[in-house]
Amino acid sequence: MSVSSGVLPQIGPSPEGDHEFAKHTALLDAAVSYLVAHPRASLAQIAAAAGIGRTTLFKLFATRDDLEHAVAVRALAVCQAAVDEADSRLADHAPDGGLRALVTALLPIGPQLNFIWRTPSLDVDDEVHRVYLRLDRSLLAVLGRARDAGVLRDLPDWWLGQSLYALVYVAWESVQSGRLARLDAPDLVLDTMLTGLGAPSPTLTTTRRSAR
Amino acid sequence: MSVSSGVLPQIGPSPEGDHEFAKHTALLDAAVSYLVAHPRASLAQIAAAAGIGRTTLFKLFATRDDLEHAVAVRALAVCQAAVDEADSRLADHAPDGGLRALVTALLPIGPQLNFIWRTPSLDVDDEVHRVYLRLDRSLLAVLGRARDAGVLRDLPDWWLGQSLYALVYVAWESVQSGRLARLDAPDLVLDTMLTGLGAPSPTLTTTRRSAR
DNA sequence: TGGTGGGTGAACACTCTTGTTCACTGGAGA
DNA sequence: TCTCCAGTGAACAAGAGTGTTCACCCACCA
Repeated sequence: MSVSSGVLPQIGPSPEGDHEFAKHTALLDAAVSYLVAHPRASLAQIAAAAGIGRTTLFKLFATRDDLEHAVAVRALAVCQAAVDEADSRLADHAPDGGLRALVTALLPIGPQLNFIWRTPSLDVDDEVHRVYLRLDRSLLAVLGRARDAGVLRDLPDWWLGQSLYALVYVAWESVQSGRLARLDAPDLVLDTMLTGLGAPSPTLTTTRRSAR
Repeated sequence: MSVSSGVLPQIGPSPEGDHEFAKHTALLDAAVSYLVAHPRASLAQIAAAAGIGRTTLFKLFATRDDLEHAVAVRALAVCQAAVDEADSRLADHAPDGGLRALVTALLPIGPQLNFIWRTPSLDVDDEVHRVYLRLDRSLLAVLGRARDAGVLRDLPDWWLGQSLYALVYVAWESVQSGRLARLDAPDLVLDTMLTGLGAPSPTLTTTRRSAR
């Protein structure tokens, strides 16, 4: 049994190569695919899904936590690459501050987000936490630039980031469940993010109870 | 060791009483609190956290899956109660279509959503799925009414619902992490949902590439 | 006083997973 | 042909968690 990692964004075998696990990208991508579909999978099942022997898996990653750690670091690298890609294209044509490129780049990384959010061992993994913070900074830099460019409102960085993550994730889920066409997703997320879901009726925009 | 379930919304011991587990609400609420904080907890730890013996826990729930099932059903009942509560208050003063009441009611159920999303056994639990669908219908009914009242844009039900879930959840997380004041959360979510994060600048609202 | 029943810890058997060891294979290269 | 070595299955040990049984306790009540 072999898992098709075709759903995953292919960013090549980690061109940065700054990490010890850089060489096992195919294995890690297969693992993240399988683990998203089967969160309770044993190492034997993961090995089988990745098309290698269980012994080999143990030779590469001594413990299950090691494997999950490596999968998470790889997953975050995929996310980082998506953000960097959007970031680099930002200088060229920035009518929307690069937001569309960012959203489009982030949409295929649903599996990675799913794995990272659902895997308990990562909650207490310091390095994963550090790598996530780095990703977050990159993302917030792009969003901050969009905000400075007048595309986004003057709201806290972290809220812009969290909202983006959340909308991108549910959009990916909607695509997975077949309710949303993949090509419609970027527009929907961008639209929701920028103009919200409220009707543009002049009657009222928001009913603020406390001015605060 | 005993877990404080004070963070959880208290809706009383399930007034409907339509379920076999209705009597164990205190236990289930303690369990959901502890499981959110310790996703890999053993049944012995859960029993200790709930302040009962392991044997007693097994007498109430024959297997771990049974317990997780009951916790999920109870968690969904809490969500349902929150939605119903918002729904009932909707007729009274509906300038915002009851949206504020809905958001305010949903914000404290972060732990429940967290548990339901992160617990693998629920992925294949048919009854939990059914109960979730019922909750979803209630939520979409409220949202649909808000949309019909001209408060929300003419977008698919499911997208309105998913966006709401997502924003409510990240807002809860932000409150948990200390970045967002609990009392500010409803405003922020409502504001983000209704008017979005885009700047109200007249230059551009959205850069739609394809009309579609 | 004695019975009842829910709750309890202790102890047990069992299963599954993890992690290790080892001898074997089969291809790449000298 | 020989060597090397990554990959492999088989087998094993160890441990954790699960689920069961049972005798005990104690509050409650007749």
